[in-house]
Amino acid sequence: MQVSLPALKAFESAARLGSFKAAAAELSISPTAVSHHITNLEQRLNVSLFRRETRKVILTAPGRELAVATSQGFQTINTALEDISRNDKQIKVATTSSFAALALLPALQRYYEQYPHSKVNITSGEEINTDHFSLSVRLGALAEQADGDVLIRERFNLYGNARLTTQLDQTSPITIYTTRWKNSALPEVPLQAWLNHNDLSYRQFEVRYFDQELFGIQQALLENACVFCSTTLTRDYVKAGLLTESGYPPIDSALCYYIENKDSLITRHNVMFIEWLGELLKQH
Amino acid sequence: MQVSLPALKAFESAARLGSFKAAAAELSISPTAVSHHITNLEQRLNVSLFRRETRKVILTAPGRELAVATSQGFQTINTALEDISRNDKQIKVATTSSFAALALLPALQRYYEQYPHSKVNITSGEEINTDHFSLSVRLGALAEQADGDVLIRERFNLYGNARLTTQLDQTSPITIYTTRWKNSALPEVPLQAWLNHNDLSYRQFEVRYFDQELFGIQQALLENACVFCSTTLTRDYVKAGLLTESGYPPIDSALCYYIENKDSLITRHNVMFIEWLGELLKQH
DNA sequence: TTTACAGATGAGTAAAACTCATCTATTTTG
DNA sequence: CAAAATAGATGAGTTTTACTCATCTGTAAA
Repeated sequence: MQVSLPALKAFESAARLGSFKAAAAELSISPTAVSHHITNLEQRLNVSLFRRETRKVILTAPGRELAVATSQGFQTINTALEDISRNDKQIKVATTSSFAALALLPALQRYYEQYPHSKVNITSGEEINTDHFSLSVRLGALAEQADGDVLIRERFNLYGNARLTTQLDQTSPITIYTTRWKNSALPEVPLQAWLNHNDLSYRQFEVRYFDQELFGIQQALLENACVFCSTTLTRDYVKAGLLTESGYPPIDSALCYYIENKDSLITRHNVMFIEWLGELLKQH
Repeated sequence: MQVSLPALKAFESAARLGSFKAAAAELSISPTAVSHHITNLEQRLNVSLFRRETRKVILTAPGRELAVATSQGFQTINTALEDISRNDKQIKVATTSSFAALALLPALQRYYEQYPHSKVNITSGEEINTDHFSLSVRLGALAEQADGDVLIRERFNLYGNARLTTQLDQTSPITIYTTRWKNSALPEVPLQAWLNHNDLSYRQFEVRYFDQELFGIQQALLENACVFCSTTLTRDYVKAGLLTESGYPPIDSALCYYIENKDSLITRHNVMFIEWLGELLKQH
């Protein structure tokens, strides 16, 4: 069926509006072009699609049939195009509560300063994202991720307020908050390794667990207690003087933040955002 | 959303076939053209639609979304185009049993001689036709039809075999078959007027009724009786010597054959057929 | 290693889509 | 009732788009 699609579009518009002139206006072309298109269609299909009356055109029976189909067909396509376009205009990020609250949201102000016309929509929560257009920033096993997807390898250290962290060698037990993931497939927080590395012992501490890093960090702030957690998440608090990093060096973990579905989402805005995020996390 | 429709078509094909090369073959264009189209689409939409891997392309998430929509949309349009095309290739005529059996079907052989590549499909019956593409040849009130739709005004006369029609003035009653329409809105067969006009009286005849002219004509043939009916329907039988027209002149009726939905069905084949039908019926 | 293959890229060409000027047949208006 | 206005048709000429060809790249199979 060799009919030209622009001709079908012209027909669809003319059929819907009941006028070649109106269709021409809608399509930003001349009424002559519409007339040519429809004549062309009629010749190729070998049917008259409109009955011409003075100052108006009326669909014939085959015309009506085709009008219904083109109208529906182009509508379907157009809806998808608009959906893609709409989703492209705003950046959607799905991530964990901890990363959102402690890394992403506090930095977002700077992103808007750099790209004032962007709209970023951040969703946190563990539920798997079904939206085709969301970037998923997730915490996972470093070994399982493709190199290109990894944003940053996670390092851990002990944090507290100034007074507490200088008293680590005290005899009285100190409370340490840390994280035990709900998802057991995830590599553990390297508290044991960190203690071993620094010749420390569990016995000096009372270790308490949350299933999200955010909670431990907040609890430590509230109680002036310690928290063993990611350097990424504490950076802003350390800068603000609310937390102090222990005198011991941080330890590498088997964890990383990565972008789950990177290559399915290459829009210009997403690429920009991913780049910015990479830069943000590298600033150590 | 200013994307080119040929580009969308190329995308649809490539998405469905999973290959630019295959899409190119399907569309009878070069693979280069497909590549250009898709690059163009991706730039305008600002999303990557395919992930390129060696020797194959894989849809991204937005690509999949668009593919579903384009596939469905073009399918809808294409189905309608094919339907129109298919219906255009054959001429469909819906008419009464009488007209089909006595006028149309016997003459069809000559139509095929004139237009050997035509396919004519004739449906008879009283049920109203729902097919958008059928020509309806119907018997109706002359006064109610637009001039352009009328094929022929119906005239009536008495028919029988040679012996019977010469004996009309006999004293013994003669049987006359004629028609009383099921549809009471239709003007009556002008038997009374014909009798009056020729100074004849009902008393000379035994009048019997069928609801279709065809039945009366066939009964007259079988019984060597008379039938008062349309000149259009008897023409072939008269020519063949099976029926003889009475010595009295035919009478005009308020009936006509007309084409019900003429201007909704202007395909080239239909136009040809309508013209031929007009000529056929004019030959008196 | 060579060959083959799918697609990318850029420049030039062929083919549409489109516009303009002109014309027709109404319909509206002064 | 004539003049103007309107929607569309038509044909010639122009612009834009779609397309091809030649060339190139990266990868997989021979």
